[in-house]
Amino acid sequence: MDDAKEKSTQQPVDVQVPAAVVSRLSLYLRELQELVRAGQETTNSTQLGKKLGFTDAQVRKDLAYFGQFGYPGIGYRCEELIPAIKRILGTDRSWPVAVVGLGNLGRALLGYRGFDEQGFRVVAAFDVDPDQLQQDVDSVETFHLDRLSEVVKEKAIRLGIIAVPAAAAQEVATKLVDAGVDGVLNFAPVTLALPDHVSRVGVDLAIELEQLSFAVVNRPENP
Amino acid sequence: MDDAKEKSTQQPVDVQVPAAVVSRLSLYLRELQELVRAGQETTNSTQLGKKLGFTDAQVRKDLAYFGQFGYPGIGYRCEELIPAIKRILGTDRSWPVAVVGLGNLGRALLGYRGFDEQGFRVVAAFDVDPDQLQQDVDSVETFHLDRLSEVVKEKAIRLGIIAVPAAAAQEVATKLVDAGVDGVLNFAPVTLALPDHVSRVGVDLAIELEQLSFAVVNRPENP
DNA sequence: TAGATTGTTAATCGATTAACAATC
DNA sequence: TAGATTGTTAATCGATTAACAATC
Repeated sequence: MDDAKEKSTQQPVDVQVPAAVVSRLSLYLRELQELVRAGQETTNSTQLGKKLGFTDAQVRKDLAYFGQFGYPGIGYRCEELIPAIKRILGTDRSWPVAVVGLGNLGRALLGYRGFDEQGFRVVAAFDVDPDQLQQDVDSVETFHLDRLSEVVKEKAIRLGIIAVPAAAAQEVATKLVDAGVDGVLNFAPVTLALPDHVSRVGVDLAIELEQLSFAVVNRPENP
Repeated sequence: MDDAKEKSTQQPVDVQVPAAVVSRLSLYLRELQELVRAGQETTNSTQLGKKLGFTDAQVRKDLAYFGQFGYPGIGYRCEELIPAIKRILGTDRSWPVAVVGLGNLGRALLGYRGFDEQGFRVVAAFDVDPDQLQQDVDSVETFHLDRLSEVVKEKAIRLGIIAVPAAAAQEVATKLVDAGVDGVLNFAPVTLALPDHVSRVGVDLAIELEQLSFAVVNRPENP
């Protein structure tokens, strides 16, 4: 407001940012990365909004929470906005991540290429079944759950992914938190009770399908 | 309003229900199912809200979109509310579902127990790689993508899950829609361009971790 | 009956959209 | 310069919360 030339505000934000804004930020990042792959150098709020189904005003407002990234008359330079959003999301670094649970889903996550591309490195996987711990999976080292705390500390892991059956999820979550993890991504279909200082994101695969089924059943015309 | 004794309003809703309400509905359902497993017969808006981090008023308001399910002075009877919510979500039936993509994630989805438990049956899986089509996977029949339309019709599939690489996702989505599918659950990290009448839910695993990383980095005290 | 808890209305809060001066 | 598009303020819209009469 004083120094209009100052671009981007770096690091954590003081005003409380709505979760909806943060999730759109990730979508903007994804689109920008695709635009770069398509060879586009600049974009603007109208184009970005159209691709994602948002208004241009919303795109500009969302970005304005974090600083000034655009150029009036031009739009946004992809190669500038991408690192800016990464910095905001905290993915301008590479986060070491632990996966707990070596069932089908856990194994799929160990092999998921998208994580590395976006700043996450699965560096350890845990299970309680010795049969699952015979060798590395997708070149990720595997450990017995008993060694969680030790390995989390050694590898400076701050994020944990829970891919165990529902019945085990709370116990695993508690162990992750006791081990010092700051955030958990939970794929088990249960609500975790955890201290407030731990960040949580939940993905319930069946719930995603339920949302789809509701949308299909409640479509304008067509019960 | 006239007939106060009339419980539940059955079938599709006339007023446009916010997406946030629908996703909370799924959470209520999940909690209710857990309460039943724990032997609890009734619950109330305060208990439900506390477990999920919502106010009691919100729980009541959400349910009130769809009818009257509770008993003043008592609360909600789990065994009554569960089927009521299922009817609203459209999961009072079993939906045949197709999974496209037999990579790690697709295979994990074929084996996912949670789907059946919530009213979804994966009845066909597709890929373009003949090596992946040698035999059934988790007792789900596999087909070449070329046979998508044929199989979708034959098995009356209305929901499709996209678990292919980003580069193939749009093409697969279009094929699903052409085959007559009404909704798609997309795990590929791309925004799909599809006709408006097709319902969409997107899950981007890297984005989920980004949301977590943002939360961790922007926690009150601790940059 | 007294106590508990609903469904619903009104009040508050927050998020989205529209509009436009600033500016590249 | 004229045209395009930003950042931001004000107006609108929608969702959440508080409060309470109705009622089990």
